[in-house]
Amino acid sequence: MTQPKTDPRVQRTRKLIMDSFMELSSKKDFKDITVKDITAEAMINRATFYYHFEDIYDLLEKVLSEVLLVNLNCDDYQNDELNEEALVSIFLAITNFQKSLSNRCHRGYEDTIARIIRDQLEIIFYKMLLKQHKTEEDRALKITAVILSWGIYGASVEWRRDSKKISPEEFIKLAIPYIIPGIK
Amino acid sequence: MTQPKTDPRVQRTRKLIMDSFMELSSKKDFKDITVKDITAEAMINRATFYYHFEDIYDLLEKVLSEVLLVNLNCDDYQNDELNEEALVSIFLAITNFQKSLSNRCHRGYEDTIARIIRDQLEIIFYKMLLKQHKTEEDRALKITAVILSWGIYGASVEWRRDSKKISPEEFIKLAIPYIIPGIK
DNA sequence: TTGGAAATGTCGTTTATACAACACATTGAG
DNA sequence: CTCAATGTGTTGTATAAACGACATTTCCAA
Repeated sequence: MTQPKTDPRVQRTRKLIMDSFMELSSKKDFKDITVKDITAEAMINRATFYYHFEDIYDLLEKVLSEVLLVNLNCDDYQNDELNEEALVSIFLAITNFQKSLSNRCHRGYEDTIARIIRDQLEIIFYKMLLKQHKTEEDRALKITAVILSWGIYGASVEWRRDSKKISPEEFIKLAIPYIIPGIK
Repeated sequence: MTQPKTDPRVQRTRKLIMDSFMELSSKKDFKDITVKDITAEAMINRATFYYHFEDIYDLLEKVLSEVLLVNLNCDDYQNDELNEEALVSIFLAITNFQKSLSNRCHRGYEDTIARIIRDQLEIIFYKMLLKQHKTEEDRALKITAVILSWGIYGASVEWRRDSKKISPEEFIKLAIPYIIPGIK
């Protein structure tokens, strides 16, 4: 802990910007949203936007990361080990997240969104692996986290392709025995 | 116009405070709402509250005035003369306003609310009278505005006492011919 | 009744934000 | 093409808001 405690004005302004962005995203396409739109909705100065975010893509990235993280933290399996239950929870969080996104019209930024999701997954997997394998070589754990993040994300893409046929739980459970050793 | 253009930060902060207050009012009784609650909800410092409002009663007053004014401005009869249609609109605005308040649990402040409503009505009636009777004596118009504001407010109280029996439109229309001279 | 926790107001100092003005890129119409 | 309009990003200087400390008041349980 011992965080520097960010200024409440900063927290408030960031929240105003992010909320305004999500509000606008539900109304129009991402490509039609300007910085001016956002700052008008948030009732802040345009210059203030650039004080907090590099540009509108930086904002997109941070908003998506935060939304996804909230989804992931809803179930508190971050303290758990990397078992079947944890993987199922994560997979559900991803599919739910993408479902909520598709309602928000982010067409044309699937690749950006995918990268964000994979980055977040990688962080989470690495943390979990670190808890279970404290003594192992760090590099190996990082590579494993990369593989898992890409693999699980790919599974979510595959699941969406024929989402009518099977629930996400069943879908991911089919593969888990082959992914994680020692699970019956 | 030529207003000094209030600082956007002031507008934003005032809005945050008022919105937070209304949000809290819908959840708990007015007497249980503290300044700290409001500032926490609004994500502002407690000292900032006192920069904008004298105390929580001042806030209540301003919030109610604003909500009522919004109701009154929805129909743009403020340009009209003081005729039957205008009076009906105003009466409906009051009854709607009180209906929305009753959902918000302001028990124990009916007298404060009543005063605020009468004050706002007085302002509006005076403006309308001034438009129609530019040449008349100002003092007479002011007194008339006072009488109308108390009278119309009293009518809304009376209407609420047996609101099942008659619509507010019909209710107020019964008395209008006796109030405004020259209306058939 | 009392003591202490919580709420109310106030004040000086520090900091985030507003504003205005700028240069630059993009776009669309005549 | 040019010109106007619109969006992006960056600077300075002025000011609203945060902080934290303080004195006071309210209130409620021991």
